[in-house]
Amino acid sequence: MPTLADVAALAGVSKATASRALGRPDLAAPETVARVRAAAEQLGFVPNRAATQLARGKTGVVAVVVPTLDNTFFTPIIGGAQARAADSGMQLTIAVHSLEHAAQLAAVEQLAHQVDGFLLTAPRGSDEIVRAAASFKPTVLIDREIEGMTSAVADTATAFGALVTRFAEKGHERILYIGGPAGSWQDRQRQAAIRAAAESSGATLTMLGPYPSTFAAGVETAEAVVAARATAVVPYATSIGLGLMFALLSRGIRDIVVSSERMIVESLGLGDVPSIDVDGEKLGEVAMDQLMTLLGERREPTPTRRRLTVRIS
Amino acid sequence: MPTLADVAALAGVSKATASRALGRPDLAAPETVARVRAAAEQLGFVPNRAATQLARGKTGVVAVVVPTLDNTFFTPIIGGAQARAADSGMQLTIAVHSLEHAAQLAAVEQLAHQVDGFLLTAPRGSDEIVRAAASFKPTVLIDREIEGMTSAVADTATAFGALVTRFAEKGHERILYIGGPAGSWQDRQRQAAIRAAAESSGATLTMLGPYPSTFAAGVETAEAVVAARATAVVPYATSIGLGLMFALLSRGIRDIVVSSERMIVESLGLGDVPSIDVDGEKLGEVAMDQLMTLLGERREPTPTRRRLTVRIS
DNA sequence: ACCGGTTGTGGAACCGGTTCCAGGAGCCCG
DNA sequence: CGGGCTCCTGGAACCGGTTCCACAACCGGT
Repeated sequence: MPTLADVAALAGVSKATASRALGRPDLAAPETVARVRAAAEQLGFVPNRAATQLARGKTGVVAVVVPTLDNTFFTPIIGGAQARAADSGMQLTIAVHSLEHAAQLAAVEQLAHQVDGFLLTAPRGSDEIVRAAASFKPTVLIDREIEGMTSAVADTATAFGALVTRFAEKGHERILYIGGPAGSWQDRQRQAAIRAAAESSGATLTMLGPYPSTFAAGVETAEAVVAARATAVVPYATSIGLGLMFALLSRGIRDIVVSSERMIVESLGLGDVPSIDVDGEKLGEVAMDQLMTLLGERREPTPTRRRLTVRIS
Repeated sequence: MPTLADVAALAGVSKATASRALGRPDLAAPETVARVRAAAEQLGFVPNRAATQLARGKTGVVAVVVPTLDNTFFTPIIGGAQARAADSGMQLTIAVHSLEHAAQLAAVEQLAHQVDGFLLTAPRGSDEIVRAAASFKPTVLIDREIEGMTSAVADTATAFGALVTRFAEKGHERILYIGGPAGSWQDRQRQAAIRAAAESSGATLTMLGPYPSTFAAGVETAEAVVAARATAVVPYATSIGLGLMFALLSRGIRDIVVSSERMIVESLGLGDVPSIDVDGEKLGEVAMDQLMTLLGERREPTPTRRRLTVRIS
């Protein structure tokens, strides 16, 4: 493995100059920069990460904290964040923690020593816990908003409200919402938006829940959905919706419409079923961009909130 | 942030001794170890990762390479690997690369400089590409076997064969297999096992495919499945099976049995539908254990192959 | 011809651990 | 009682970059 010293020797300059030529080309003579770059190229020089980190006092790593990897809501976020991180020469590590209980804070604190910042998804735990988790390092909160914290959210609440309105416009009079996990921040937002939409469109609204975001939970809800005599259902999560659709079909019930995500509706050829389209990758990218900004700033930065609009169709 | 020097000072020993007391307690006097540990505890000392890495010439990071994060087959593997990595104080980074084309090798090579080893999933690309990707650092191949490489696989081929046998025993005479992505190693194994099972049980076998492992692809297959007049279907992936089951139910078809994974079958209450149960987390754990062994060994280690049996029910 | 200012460079310290090596203390043995 | 061991320990070198600081060369302006 060639080192910076090797490059410097080949280029006929000092280590200091070589370092500057590669890292801050504006501080070196153009001709020198060219020579050093050529030398680095020729030797196949790749800077030693650990050395750079040690000298700079930064780790070059950011951690994304997710409650689980089984939920397809989070994985695209990770993918987007990963892509952006790679673009900036950063590494992304994954930590699986629900942050529901204070005990799990310890794990995050432990990790805090090894990273420059956090992308935090915390769908459930209390604001206090999330604040505590964010207190160690610069942190961007994903898919949740807390006063005073930088965050990136997909504005599903508005989209869910629109779904209800759409259903009402199509003549549905009894609409049912299947709530997500207990304590979910997004669930609270959606409930509020859905209530408002139902009220202003005059539809009768039934609320079910809480349910975990799983296929099995969706299957479970079928009975209650039928009992409620609703004609349109808005489920909290795709997995719940799928389970429900499945259970309904198994019973031969075909006159209850369940909203879903666009991809599902499309592949099933259910052209006119209302659907939402959350761009999880974009969410991850945006959050990573925000984190980069935080990491680049000198003093206490002002928290920024990004809201991605969610298309419905 | 307290450093080792602080700990050493508080304990009244030298940096060297402090380092040994914490890292190789057998090399220091028990009484000294206790004192240093107490000092470290008191100061809340956490070793600087970059410094350790630099001194030792290791990164303490392993990368898990997966083709996508959208497939629920891979995410539990990542989870399992992550857990084991954390136990050993290692970090896990995720790289998303299909390794199908030689160009993507460059990305892996780039990453190779920043990690100690790889966990490689490469469901598709050629053996040559995979070998090349593994040539940079110690590597454990996951869910695929290649001559001369250390690997951990879930023995789904045998399980798929057993599914076919099971179907045949139940009286199904026309069984259909929906093949996975073109070039998939696992698909080849499964096809072979399924063919053998069908032959020995006298069932007629129809092979479809290739198809990508998506819900949409499953929906697509419905027509062909019906046309084949099969009564039992074994789909390559859970997502394909779900899509198919959905499409069949939508058409009111209920007399075609589709095997699936246990969790699906259970939550749908389809008690007697044959199912498999792949423990992805275990797979990730086993692979990480193998990698740790590789990393610990001096000379060229002998490749080991682990095969996890897959339960069917 | 002389001076203040910019520009580019090299030497050396530094980041925070790990490890080699030499040496002192204490032990058993003949 | 002295030689040879083992057991611990501290000093110092080292990993491979980054950056502070001093200094030399060169610029245009008086």
